Amino acid sequence: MDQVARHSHGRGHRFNPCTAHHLSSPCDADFVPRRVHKSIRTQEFQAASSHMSVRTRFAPSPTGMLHIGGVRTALFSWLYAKRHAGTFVLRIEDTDRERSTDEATQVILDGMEWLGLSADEGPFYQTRRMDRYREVLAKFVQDGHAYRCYCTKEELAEMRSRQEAAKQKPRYDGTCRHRTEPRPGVDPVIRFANPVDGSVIVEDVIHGNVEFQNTELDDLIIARSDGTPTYNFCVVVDDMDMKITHVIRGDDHLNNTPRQINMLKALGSTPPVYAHVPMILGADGAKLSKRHGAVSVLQYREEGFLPSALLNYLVRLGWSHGDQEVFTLEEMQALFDIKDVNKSASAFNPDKLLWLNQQHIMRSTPQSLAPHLQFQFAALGVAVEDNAKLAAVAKAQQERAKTLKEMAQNSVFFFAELKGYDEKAAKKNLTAESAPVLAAVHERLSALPQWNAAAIHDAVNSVAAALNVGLGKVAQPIRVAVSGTSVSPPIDVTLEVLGRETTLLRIDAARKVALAA
RNA sequence: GCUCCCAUCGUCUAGAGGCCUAGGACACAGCCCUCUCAAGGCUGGUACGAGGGUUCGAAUCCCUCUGGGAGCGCCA
Repeated sequence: MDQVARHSHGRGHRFNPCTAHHLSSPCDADFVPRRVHKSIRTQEFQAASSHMSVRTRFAPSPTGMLHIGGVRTALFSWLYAKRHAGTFVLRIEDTDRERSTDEATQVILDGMEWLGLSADEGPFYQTRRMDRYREVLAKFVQDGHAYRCYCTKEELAEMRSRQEAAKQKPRYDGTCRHRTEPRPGVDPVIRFANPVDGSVIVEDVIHGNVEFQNTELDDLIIARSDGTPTYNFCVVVDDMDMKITHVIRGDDHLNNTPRQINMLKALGSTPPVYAHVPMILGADGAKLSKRHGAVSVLQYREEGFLPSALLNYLVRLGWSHGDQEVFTLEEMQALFDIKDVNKSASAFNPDKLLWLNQQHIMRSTPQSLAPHLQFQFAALGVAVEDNAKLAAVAKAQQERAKTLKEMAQNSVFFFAELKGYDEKAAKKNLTAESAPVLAAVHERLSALPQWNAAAIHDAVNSVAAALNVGLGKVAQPIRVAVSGTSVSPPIDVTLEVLGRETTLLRIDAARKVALAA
């Protein structure tokens, strides 16, 4: 903590240093790995984290679209911070200026907002912290933890192919480690002088202790020849400066961790607790690609998913709580624990996401569904302002739609003129014999003193009884008449929401069509 | 190639040596309910990757193999 603090005063690029939370978190015991038998150092890192408040971070790079893989690690970090009354930090890792785009950054910001994963601090941008990185870089070189390397890209490439030919792991051989003179005409990079012997143990909450031999690690480049710092270095400086206590990220980073720990140690900082979560695979078990779910998270909003449903789906990937499948955000916050997360990768299952979305839609209040539905109608080119009617439609449809988009598509008839009838439905239900039924229904409904589902229900039933036909012979023609299709919510509810005027108009129009059939 | 990680139904998971002739969920099939579509209820099939150990006893512990993944970049 002292060392961390040392790097944190008096400079302009500081973060609101988490104002001395010295409260010890009672829940830190949760970070004891489940497979304790593997961990001999449990006591140590427990102690290391027990006297600081939890600070987690989500650190995406805006080089591609934020997709569900990223969202899940963000969710885990957010959930963990919430559970421990900690702080969730958002940091945009945009040091790769070539590939970073404003568009991707915007998707991250909008996506996080849509999902409700709000950051307690940030967003911070690495590109605005360059002075700080240069400062640490200079100190590193000065202290002998890093050195300038004058090897050219060509030489490096050659070294690499030599090593590959010899079936060795490609790595930098340390040529410039002891170079004392600059090499004219070459802009040097800066490399971290990794320890040459011993090993590093990554104490991972999910994986247990993972040991890496330092001989496997080479001297990585921490600053490019143009002086800009690279990812692994920035992460280290940022996590230290931002006092991150728990790093939760994809397990594709597990191999980077030992180097980061070495740098942290060189900086005199205590490494955070690590949790490397398994990755999400595509539905076919292959790497997640655009074909599966690797689309912008905002795509899910377009397709009519509720944020809570997407989050629910994601939290259940690699984590469970008994037999429970449906979780509210509050339940997730109360129950989720990073130490319970599985070690193995899981495949993305669109069907289950759909099912969960329906479950969440069913359990939502119609009022809360209204704005989402409005959004979907807008996408369909149907402008709807009537909030009460929107809620009424949502209520009528909420258990028969897997997505809000689907709900809107199936509900256009409530708000817009019919654009004709579904051919099959009309052929079957708008027939010569249904014309008199429709006429009778029209008559009954016009005479109804009260326009509500119960009264409509009785009226429809009485027509069926009077004509001595099954309810289906009455309800289906009405359904086609008012919705244009053979599918809708229960007919009484449908008519109530539609309103008497529209209902009668459409029934009469359909009766004429039936007559002509 | 080297290093590291992972391994229960098609998929997500439960399972920390006996409670497991392996439980739940999605999907699928059938039935029930029913004015359509749903929702809901009931029923059904399918899994411990292989081989060795340890043990009275292993899905659970150990080893090997196999399979999958990640990293090895002046990308993040």
